[in-house]
Order: sequence, then structure tokens, then C-alpha cells
Amino acid sequence: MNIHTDVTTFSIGTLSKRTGVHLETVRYYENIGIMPDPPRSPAGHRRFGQAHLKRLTFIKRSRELGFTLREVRALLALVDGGDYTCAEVHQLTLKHLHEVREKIADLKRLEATLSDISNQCADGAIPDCPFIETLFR
Amino acid sequence: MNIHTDVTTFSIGTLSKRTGVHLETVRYYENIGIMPDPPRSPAGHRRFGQAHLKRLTFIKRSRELGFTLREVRALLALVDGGDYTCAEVHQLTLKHLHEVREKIADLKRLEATLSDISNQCADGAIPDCPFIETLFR
DNA sequence: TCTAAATCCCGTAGTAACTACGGGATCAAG
DNA sequence: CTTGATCCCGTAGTTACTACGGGATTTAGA
Repeated sequence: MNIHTDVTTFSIGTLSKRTGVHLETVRYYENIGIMPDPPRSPAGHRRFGQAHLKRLTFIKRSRELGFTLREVRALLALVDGGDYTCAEVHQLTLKHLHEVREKIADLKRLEATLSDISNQCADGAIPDCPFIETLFR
Repeated sequence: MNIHTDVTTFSIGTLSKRTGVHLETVRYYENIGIMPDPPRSPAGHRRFGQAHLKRLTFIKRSRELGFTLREVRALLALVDGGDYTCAEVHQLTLKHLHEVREKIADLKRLEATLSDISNQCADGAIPDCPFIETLFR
């Protein structure tokens, strides 16, 4: 503990541990402007506060829900504006939900095809694999 | 039609059209060594034959089935080796199928969470959106 | 046969969302 | 006061392409 250390702020490493977001990712978020430039200690080390923690948590949660950074930016813009309505957020969420559902549908088609072909494929040592044949069509 | 034109070979544009793989992608595949360097016309234009068409079709189909290029490489190595067995191919396919199923499961969890939160979110003009609140936790 | 449009060449940079690296400065604890 | 942990920064690597720019070549039509 030294005289310069502020008890109410914390380092990037601490922020990283508390949020579970990689240290490099925090810096990356700062670079691309989705996280604000934090104040620095006299020696140039970043010092974060509760607001940063909150914002980074928001970003992390959003990413976990599959929002792209572009979408997170839009969400944050609404929040930052302060006068967002539920309807606006709802809109963005429904759009995203739709994309997620499409992705699921795509993957299910894929799964069907794969397990289909895979079943035709005996476990034996047959040299001419029907799966491989299919891939050539 | 000029005297140098070989009827049995075709240009990159033609290969692209026949397979539905972008011209730049064909060149990219050549760069990364997944497609062989084709012979060239005197002026340096690529000339492809049936073997290239077949191989590129294989790659395209595999990609459509969600295999990564690394996996496609492995598949092609088996095929190129010539002495692959059905079991080996089956192995790779099952592994991939497993990944696809995990992705589906992930997305379904995501979908559940999203539609859940989205439902709490009224369509009205309520300023404090429960969805946004959730993202801060 | 000549010309103009279509096609081809190549290397480089951009995309998304990070992760990794390297080499030096600074901090915190004993 | 030393030493190991942490922090700094910029750059390059990852996946699988796509786009660009500026020049050479090919091909189809008049």
C-alpha cells in the first residue's frame, strides 16, 4: 500500500479478475472506444472505479448473450443517452433473438445431414466411404 | 477462341461459376495450399481441369457442413493418402457432429434467456428496462 | 482484323473479436 | 531494498474470407 494508492479505485488486473474479462480485452475495449479512457496514476497505470466495473459487466453479459460488439455499442448508446425506452431495447433484442433462432435452425439442418451421412458410414475398414463420396457431389 | 486455348481446361472464372466458390476464394485456397497450384497459360492465367473441380466441390461441401478448413485439410489428407478407411472418416465426422450439437445446445440456452428477458420487457415507454437492468448484473 | 468489354493477374489491407508477444517500467510485500 | 508480480505499449497473429487498385490479357463482336 503506498501513498499514491486510492482505496476506491483499482488496477486493470483487479478489474479483469472481478469481471472475468481478460486484461488484454479490457485494453482492447478501451482502444475501440467501447470502454472510456480511465484516469491514470502518476506513472501511467490505469485506475478504474465502480462505473467502469458496471459498464464492463454490462458488456460481458451482452457478449455472453451473443450480441456483437456493434450491437453492444447500440445498447450502450441507448443507456448512455439515458432516455431509452423499453421498446427500443425490446426491438434490438427481438432482432437478435431472431438471428439466434436462425442460427439454431441452420445448425439443426447441418446436424441432420451429418448424422445421416455418418450413419451410412460403417465403422469397418471399407475403403470407399460413402461420406467421402457424398462430399464429391 | 485462340490457338492456345485448351478445350479440356477452364479459367478461374469458369471454375468459380461452376462451383459457386468466389474467384478470390479459389486463389485464397491456392495460397494456403488446400488447392494445388494449377498449370498456367503462357501469359500466366490459371488453367483448371476436372480434378480441380472435384476437389473444390469437396471443399465447398465440407465447408457447408461446417467443417473448418483445418478439418477439411485432415479429410483431404485421408483422401489424398488414398488408403483411408471408413472408420477414420467416421471418427472425424462424429467429432464434428459433437461440436455442432454443443453449439446448438449453447444457442438454445441463449435463446431461452433472451426470450425470457425479452418477455419481461414491456413494449411500452417504461424508462427502466428490466433487460438493461439484467445486463448490469 | 481491330477494338472494347470482360476477365485475369498480384499483393495488400480490411473484417470480427480478440489473444499473444516482447521488452521495459513500476508496484507491493517482505 | 530487492524481487517477483503487475503494468505499460505497439504490433502481429488468429479464421476464412472479401475488397481494392492498377495493369495485362483474352474474347466476342463489328
